Amino acid sequence: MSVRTRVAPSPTGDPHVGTAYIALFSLCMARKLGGQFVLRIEDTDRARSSERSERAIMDSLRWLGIDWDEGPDKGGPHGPYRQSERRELYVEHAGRLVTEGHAFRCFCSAERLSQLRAQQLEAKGKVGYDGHCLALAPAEAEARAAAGEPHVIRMRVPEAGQCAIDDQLRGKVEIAWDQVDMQVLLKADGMPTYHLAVVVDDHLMGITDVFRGEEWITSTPKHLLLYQYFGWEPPRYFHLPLLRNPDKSKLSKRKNPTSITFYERMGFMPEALLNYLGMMGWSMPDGEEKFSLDQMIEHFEPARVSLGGPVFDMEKLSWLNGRWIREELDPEGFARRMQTWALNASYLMPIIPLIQQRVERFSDVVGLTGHFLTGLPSLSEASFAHKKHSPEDIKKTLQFVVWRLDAHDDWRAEPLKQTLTGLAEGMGIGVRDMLFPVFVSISGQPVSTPMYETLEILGPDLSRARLRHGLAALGGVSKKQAKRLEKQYRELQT
RNA sequence: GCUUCCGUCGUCUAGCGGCAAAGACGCCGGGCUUUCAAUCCGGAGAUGGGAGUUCGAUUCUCCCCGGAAGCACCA
Repeated sequence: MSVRTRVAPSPTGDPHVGTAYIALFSLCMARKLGGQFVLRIEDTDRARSSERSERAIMDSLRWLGIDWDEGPDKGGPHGPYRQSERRELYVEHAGRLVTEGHAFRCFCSAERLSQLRAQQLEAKGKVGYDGHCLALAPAEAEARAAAGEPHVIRMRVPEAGQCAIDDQLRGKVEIAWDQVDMQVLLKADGMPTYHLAVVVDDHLMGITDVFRGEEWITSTPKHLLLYQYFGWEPPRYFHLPLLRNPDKSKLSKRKNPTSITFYERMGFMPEALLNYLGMMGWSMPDGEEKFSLDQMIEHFEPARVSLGGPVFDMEKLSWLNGRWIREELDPEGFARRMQTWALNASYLMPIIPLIQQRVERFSDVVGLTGHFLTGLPSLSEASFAHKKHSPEDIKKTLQFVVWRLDAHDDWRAEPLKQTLTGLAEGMGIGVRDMLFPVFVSISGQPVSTPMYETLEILGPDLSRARLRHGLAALGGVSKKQAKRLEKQYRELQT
């Protein structure tokens, strides 16, 4: 049977570099062995999934040059490729497990469950479902379900013994069954959880090789067990190391730009970003660091994957990008790339209304719009000098803005305005004063284009990166300071 | 807390029982250049610790330590 791989992002935010990372390795595996690569959208979390995000993910992957053989946009023989459209499949399969005795209906309330969890945490024991509804007679459970009582379906799990996972990169990994929870498979809203959906879809879509982050390794027993219950052959698993922040924690937007669109906006070439992701945990046999997707495919071997979690280093990415720009672009190509990057109508149009009123000559434009075309403005402590406020106050304000915006998802002007004016109100200061360090951090100057619209155009990651950069220019916030400020911040929340 | 994974210069990697542990980013010094880059030359910098297997361990085994991840009706 030919090799089939897939990437299965969930459309719950900005397109993540981790998604591209997994996609890259999956794609290389499939292409190397002449198989297919599938894109599947895991949108079973109705509250968090959005169409906008799904589009952004597909656009970003394509921008990077990652193309799929089957997917929601191009169809294929195993569709639909969007989990929300496969609902009946999951219901049907979950039902089958119930009738065969591999799963059971659970009527426990959310309150009981969270209480249980709290108790278990306090007792410092194992945390997990206690099997309360296991005692229910099947007939009674069916009757209650038929009567419309809300419930979930959970899988049964062996009480003793070990589950052996044959990880293709790590070898045999053993996990005791008593460490595995009686996972919910079908939620009360009738949607599957990841664990059910991933198994059903991977099997039905003929996926033979699964690349995913190592965060999944401890839940693999659940998946293997489901394959066994269904009588299916499981795929080969390759658990890749996690991309890391400089402090070694899992790459996160709080600490690092994670959105592919950020790197696009910063002016990285897609080839260079993809190249860089390829050298995270993988290397060419000859040690060459600059390589194209085709070259990576040609030489790809899972055995060359290294397992230490690689720290995402933007400086090295920048160096690599420089090489791509210098070595692969002739002057015409360079000009074209500049155009597709930002010097085009679709990027410029939303900016025009923000500057037209403020311009007397076209030559004024550069000074007014520089911050739409730059990465991080050059800042010093002096940039934040203010006639009324002390540097300490400025720093505090900026930190509060950063925290508030970290928790803010809808990056359109109006919601941003609401959030920030709300913050100013809570802090008891004027919006103008609150925005001062924001203007400086974002544009490098105390005055520039209207802030909320500017933030929207810049996007969340670049905005956050600049605000953090501003904070750093102010001398940074020490642990001690952060603790004190955090307390004040929490007090104004209420 | 429990479980699992991981552990080579600050960072990304090479090594796959046997050459003074190699390359790259970054850093430092120098050459070239009107300047800045690019480029060239040079330098500092690592096998987490301890046992064991072996003639010989970065490499194999065990223990410790450290880091990370998972423990949801999120994926």
